[in-house]
Amino acid sequence: MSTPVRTRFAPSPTGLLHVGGVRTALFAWLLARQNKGAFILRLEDTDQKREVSGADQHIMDCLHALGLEYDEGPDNGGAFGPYRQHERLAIYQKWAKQLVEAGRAYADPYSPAEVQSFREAAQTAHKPFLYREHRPEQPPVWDGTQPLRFKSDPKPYKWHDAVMGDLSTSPEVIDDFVLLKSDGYPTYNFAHVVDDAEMQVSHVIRGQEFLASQPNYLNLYEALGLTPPVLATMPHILGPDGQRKLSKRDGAKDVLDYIRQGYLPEALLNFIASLGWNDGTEQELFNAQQLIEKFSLERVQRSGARFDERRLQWMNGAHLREQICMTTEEQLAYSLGDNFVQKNFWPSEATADPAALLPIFKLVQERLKYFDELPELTRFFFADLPVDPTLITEHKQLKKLSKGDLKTMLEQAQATLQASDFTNADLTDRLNKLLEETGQKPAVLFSLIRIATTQAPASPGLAETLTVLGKEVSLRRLQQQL
RNA sequence: GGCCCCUUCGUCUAGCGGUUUAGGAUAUCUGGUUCUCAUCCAGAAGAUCGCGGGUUCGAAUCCCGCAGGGGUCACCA
Repeated sequence: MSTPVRTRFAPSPTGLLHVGGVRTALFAWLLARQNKGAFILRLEDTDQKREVSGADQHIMDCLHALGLEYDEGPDNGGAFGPYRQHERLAIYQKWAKQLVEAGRAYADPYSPAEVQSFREAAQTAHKPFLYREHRPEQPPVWDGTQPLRFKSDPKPYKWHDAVMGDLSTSPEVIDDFVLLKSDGYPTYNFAHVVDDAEMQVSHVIRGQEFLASQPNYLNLYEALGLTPPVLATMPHILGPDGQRKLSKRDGAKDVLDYIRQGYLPEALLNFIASLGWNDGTEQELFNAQQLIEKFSLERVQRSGARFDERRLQWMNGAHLREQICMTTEEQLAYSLGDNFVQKNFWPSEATADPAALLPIFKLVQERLKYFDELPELTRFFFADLPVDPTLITEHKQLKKLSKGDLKTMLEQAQATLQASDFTNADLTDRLNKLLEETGQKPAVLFSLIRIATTQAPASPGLAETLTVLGKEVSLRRLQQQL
C-alpha cells in the first residue's frame, strides 16, 4: 500500500490571492481529491512585517468561493494542527535544537550590515553570494537572539520533479541559509520542510520561484533524516505582455473579483487548469469532477502561460450554456443570489420572484458571458425604458421609411397583438401572418416591433420576448412608441 | 555575473523519429440560422515549429552550440 496522498496549499497572508496562487491550490486539491487523500490549507505567516490584516480570511474566502474545500486548515482544524505557522513556533524550536545538537546548525555571529557587505562584495565581483564562504570557525553558542543558520553539506543533486522532469545541480548552489530568524520565527525555507514532514504531506506543489532553492531543501531533508515528498514545480502565469509574472499592473484582478463579476467557480477552475494543463485530447471544457478524474502532474506544461481574459469569457459562457438544461429555480437562486458574495446580479428594477425570473434567464442565458452583464441584457423586461428615437433613425432598414409608414405598421402590429393570447405559438403564428399581410420583410417589421417593445439595442427573439413581456406591457409600449 | 528553467498560429495548446501539405480551441473576418445581440452551423485567414549546426533514408520530435525570455543568488515567501 502506498502512502496516502496529502497535499497542501501554503500561501503567506501578505495580500490578495491571484490566479497563479489559485492554480497551485487547484492542482493540489485535484490531486488530493483524485486519490481520496487530504487537502490542507496552511498559512505561512512567519513574516510579521509583510503580513496584511484580513489576507488570511481573504484566502479562505477565495478557496470556499471556488469550491476548493480543504480538509484541514486554520478555521476547521485537523489532526496535524495548528495550521498557522506563528502558532507552531515551539515545533520549529524543537527541530532546530535537534540540528544544533547534531552539529548541523550554528549561530550567525555577524551583524546584518556585515552580511550585507559580504553580499555586496560578491555582487561587485559578479559572483553569487554564498554565506558559507564566511562560515565562522568558532561560532558562538546559540542563545536564540542570533539567526540560526543551517550548516550545509554542499554536494551535487539529481532529483525528479513531477512537472519539470529530471533536474540536477552542482554543489555551488547550496548554502548556509537561515533557519530561525533573530526574532525567533522560522524562515520559509525551514518552516515548510518541518511542517510538510509533521503534517505528512506527500506532494509539494509550488511555483518555480522555489526551484533554485530546491537543492538546499534536499540538503536539509538529508540533515533531518527525512525522505523528501514528491516535488512538483509549476511554471508562472504571465501577464498579457508575456514578459513577467501576472500582477496588479496588468489589470489582474484577484479571484474574488471574478466571482463578484459573476463568473462561475467551475468555469474559473476550468480556465485556470487549462493554463498549462490538458488531458491530451481535444476536450477543452471540463467540469470539476472531470478535472479530478483526468488531472495528472505529468501533463502539466513546463512553460509559462499568458492570462487571456477573452478566453476566460468564452469558457464561462460555454459553462453557462452547458447548465441550460439543469437550470431550475433553486439553481438560479443559488447562482445568482446565494453565492457567497451575496450579490444579486439582476437589475435594480427586477422582481425578486424566482418563478418570474426563470423564463427571462432562460432567454438571455445563451448571450451571457458572465452575470454582471445581466442588467443591460434584461432591464427592459422589468421597466419601460424611455423611447429612444435613434434606434429607428439609425436602423439601416427602418431609417429609409417615412413616419407615416412606420405609424401604419405599428398600428397593424397593435391590432394583431390585441387579438393574441400571447402564447409563444400564437404570437409566432400571428406575426408570420402579419408579415404576409403587410408584405414587409422581417428585417423591417420585426425590427420595428422589437424596438418599440424593448427600446433596447439587442434582445432575444421577438416572439419569445413578447411572450415573457405579456400582453399588457407589450401593447402599452407599442402605444408609447406611437 | 554564476546557477537553473523555458521557447509550436495573436493567445491557450496537440505533437513524444515517418500516418503532418503541423491538429484543436480561442480571438479576428465572411456566409447561413424569418429581426437585433448572442448561440449554433459552414468557411477563410493565421505557425518558415526561436536561430545555427549535427545524428538519421527521414526531425517540431534525438544531440551540441547560440540567442531570447523567465527564475534565483534575503533574518521574503
